[in-house]
Amino acid sequence: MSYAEEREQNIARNRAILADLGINPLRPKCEPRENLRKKVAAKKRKSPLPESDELEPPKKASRIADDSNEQGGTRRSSRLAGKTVDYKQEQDRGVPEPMTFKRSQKLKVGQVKSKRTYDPHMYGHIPDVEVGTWWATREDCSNASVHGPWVSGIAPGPNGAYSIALSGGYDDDVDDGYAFTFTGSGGRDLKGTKTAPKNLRTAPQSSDQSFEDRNNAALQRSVDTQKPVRVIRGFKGKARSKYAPSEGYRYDGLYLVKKAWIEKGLNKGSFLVCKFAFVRMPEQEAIPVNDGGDDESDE
DNA sequence: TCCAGAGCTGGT
DNA sequence: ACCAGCTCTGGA
Repeated sequence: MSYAEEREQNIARNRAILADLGINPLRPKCEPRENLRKKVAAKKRKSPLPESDELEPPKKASRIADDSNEQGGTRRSSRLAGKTVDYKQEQDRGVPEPMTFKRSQKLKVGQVKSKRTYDPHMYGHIPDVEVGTWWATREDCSNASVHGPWVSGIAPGPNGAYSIALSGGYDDDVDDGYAFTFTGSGGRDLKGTKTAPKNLRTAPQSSDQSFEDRNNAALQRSVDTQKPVRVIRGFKGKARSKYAPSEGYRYDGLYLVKKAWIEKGLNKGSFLVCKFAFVRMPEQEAIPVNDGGDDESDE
């Protein structure tokens, strides 16, 4: 069977799984309401120029309150300007944990205080971070406490994963916005060979994934505990998902992991992968759609 | 476009 | 101390 055929098959199967879980009232609430895409200053990630203190977030992205004085109820994004939301009523946001630093306590020269206000090791929303908040890099997102790891897609916790990052790294994952499938971690050789050692952060699949992997195990626990998982979508997903932001990373709110299973992955060698089905929790902002308009119209 | 090498988090 | 991780940047 060709790669394309196999991919179609996997996607169809994943879609069926999502549809199976789709017997929920969430869908209408999470349907995209409008096409919000605006032209973005292209390719401006992490400019080396210290000048650009206002590194421009695309469209209606609401920036995290880097300057405190944000009062808890008022939407800041232009799209939602003026609206007020009773956050207390929205979701169990967990207990806000003021940062207590361990290793990240090591401050750089010239750095006055830690970059995080809250500990990312909590379930639910991070206080004061609105759904839809956008960051240029994973580092920024990490500093906002929404998803701690800079590289890893999964932030594991004792009662399930705290957060995950959707970066479109797997060809057969399906993203319907209100629900999606997600592939676990592991099964990659990041070191290269003895003779040709590498120092990679990602690499092609070269062995089976399993639930032994602590990240995958955490997501499996999420199925049992039904703890909310924070989800961020990254620009790399735009090749296959219209819900991915055109640039940077965006907080898309809380999801539940409804199912965990293992299947033959869509990779060279047909190594096994861990798969997870996510469904969005109700009462949240609609996820904006990326019409894929300008930049590199792949596909 | 590819490749190498790096910083950082978070767990063991 | 060591290692894994859906990153990022710079240079060929």
